[in-house]
Amino acid sequence: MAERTIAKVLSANDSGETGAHQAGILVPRDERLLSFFPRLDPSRYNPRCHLNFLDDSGTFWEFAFIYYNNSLFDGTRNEYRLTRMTKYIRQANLVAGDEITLTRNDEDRYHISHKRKQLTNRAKGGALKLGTGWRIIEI
DNA sequence: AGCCATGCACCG
DNA sequence: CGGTGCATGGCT
Repeated sequence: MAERTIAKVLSANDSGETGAHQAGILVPRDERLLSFFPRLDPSRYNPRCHLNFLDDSGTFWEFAFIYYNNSLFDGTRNEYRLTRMTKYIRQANLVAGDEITLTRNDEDRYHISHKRKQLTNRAKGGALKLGTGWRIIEI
């Protein structure tokens, strides 16, 4: 299998600028994105797995990929999240608009890096329209 | 659907 | 006891 890369532009909540302490970014239920991550069993309640990401400086960061799926049981939640990223985001000094890039090797090794915000997506009124932020670099 | 927000458990 | 992450509610 070829190497795969996905990327997400961080929202204010993702970077922690909103004061949130949920420390997790949302992963849309898109097959291209979900297939990047390990498969989580939908028949389980809030299944998760932890992933070790290597950054450009050779440091390992353990993130958690969680499927909050209580809507399949007794609740209303149905979304995937990548959590436990606060330390990485801090050491990299990331803010909303910056982009993180996630890569997976043939050997299921994960790598993370980041780019500074690009100035191209400013909407009128000064508000920043970020959309979902996710994109797929390579399949 | 995606982002914002938060009470509480846990842990240093 | 303050910071962190979980789980989930709320708002747009």
